[in-house]
Amino acid sequence: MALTLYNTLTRRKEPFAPLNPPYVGMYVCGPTVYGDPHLGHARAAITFDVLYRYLTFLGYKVRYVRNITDVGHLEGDADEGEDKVLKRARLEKVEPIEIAQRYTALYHKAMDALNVLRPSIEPTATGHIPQQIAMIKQILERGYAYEVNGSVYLDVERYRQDFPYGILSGRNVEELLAGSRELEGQAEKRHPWDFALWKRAEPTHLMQWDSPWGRGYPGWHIECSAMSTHYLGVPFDIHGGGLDLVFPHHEAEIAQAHACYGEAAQYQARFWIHNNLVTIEGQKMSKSLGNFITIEEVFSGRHPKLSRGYPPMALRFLVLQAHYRSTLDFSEEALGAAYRAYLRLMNAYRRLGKVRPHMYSTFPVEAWREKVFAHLNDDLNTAAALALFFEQVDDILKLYRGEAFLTVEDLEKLRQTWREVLFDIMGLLPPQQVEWERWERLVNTLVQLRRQARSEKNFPLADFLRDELQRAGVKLLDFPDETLWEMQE
RNA sequence: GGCGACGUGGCCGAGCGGUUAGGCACGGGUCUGCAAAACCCUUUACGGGAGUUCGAAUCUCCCCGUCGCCUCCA
Repeated sequence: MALTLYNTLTRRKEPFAPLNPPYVGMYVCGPTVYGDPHLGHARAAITFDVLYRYLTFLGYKVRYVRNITDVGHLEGDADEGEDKVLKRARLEKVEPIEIAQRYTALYHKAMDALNVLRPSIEPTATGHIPQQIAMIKQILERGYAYEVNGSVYLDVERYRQDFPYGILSGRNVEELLAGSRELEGQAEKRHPWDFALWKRAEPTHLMQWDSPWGRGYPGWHIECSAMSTHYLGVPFDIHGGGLDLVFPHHEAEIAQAHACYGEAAQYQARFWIHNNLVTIEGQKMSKSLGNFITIEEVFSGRHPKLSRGYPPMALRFLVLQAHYRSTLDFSEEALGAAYRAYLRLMNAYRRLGKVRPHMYSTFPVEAWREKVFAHLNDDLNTAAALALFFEQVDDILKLYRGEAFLTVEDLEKLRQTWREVLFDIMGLLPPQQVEWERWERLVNTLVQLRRQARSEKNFPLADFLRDELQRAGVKLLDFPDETLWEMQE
């Protein structure tokens, strides 16, 4: 059974096949680095991290490009207003690049903690101005754009004569026109829905470059078209991003690619994949609503909605427990539940490592493994795949206690599946236990001591040891013949 | 207004025509020095209405409600 993915372009699940096997080109819209990374960044990054990991696991040679936007997107409506990076720089009285560097570093730090792999290439918009200018020149030469006072706009009306516009987001220009507002500062544009490829810069503008049209800076969609096609060619296999980027950003990218490369661009990418958003109490998380939560706040617990901090894997697990195309409603209750569920799985994995093989198997490992991968292949349904692992937890205790059995081969296959799916593909990490081996020996000693105390009916001592272990995050499981233990926090 | 998504048991969340999803939390029992764990049991949902079907949470239609996009946003 092959991997199928939901393609926003066709609104269907389609079997995935690379254009040039075994190579896969994947481009994902990364963050605009002007603020702290938040839950939305985490979800998007984790979603495409899993896709990247899975494609790699399947044997594809993946070139994964995820950009850093450090210039271009404007604050507020239409074409006026201020670049967000610039605004932040002005407010903090530092160079724009300092803002970009600082928040890029914070983004990397958060992603590393969440065990999100770095992309193969992480290009910045400011580092690819020549590529953007070249693309704009090509679009002008082909007649799909016009220049006004040092700014260049994509001529959507002209473009529509040769290509459909609005396929990805399922809308047509007439509707857009009906819904669009007449805004200040649009006098330069021939039509309200035209969008800027290049903007003339005032002398005081902090970031500006030379161009054939004078000093200026790039429009807010061209960077992704330029960088993705520069590194991956046109068309490439997969373009990803958050659902909120479908329109206008990705629609504009498709238009730019067609305008530059013609029919050959074929919608720029074969698969357009979008992760759904994170909501807070049913509402979209956004700065304007004042309800956004940063990744660091989840880790530290320093947020009004949180009573304590949670480790990175709690957040990663929460994301994995929902399908990426569903909205994910965030709450401390959900996060805490995810964390406990994650620990339960990790304890079972640790115990699985100590199971001894038997002459025969009482459990169909291969069939189970196939079900797991069937879920992953079904548009990356990590939630359903994880459910199958939970169904294993009780069985693993039985295996460990000699109430169920597996042959050497089946046992290895089971362990392999846990490793591959949980760690390699889903990108989970075992709990951050300090020096696990020594810790384990120490705990075992205390557990033995308690067993002895109990056998001598020295219950005060036995309970003291149990309580102290509990406080250290060690939960005891008493069986008549032995005492097992597992980590809680 | 246009486009789109969704409404599942206390909470989170799979589900794509027919066997218990799963997680978290809760109750009862067995067990236990007391607990926890384990085991057993209880709980058994699908916004409302109509329709298709032998059979629908799953398909169709209508209604109600929530949310997203149409402006920067993952």
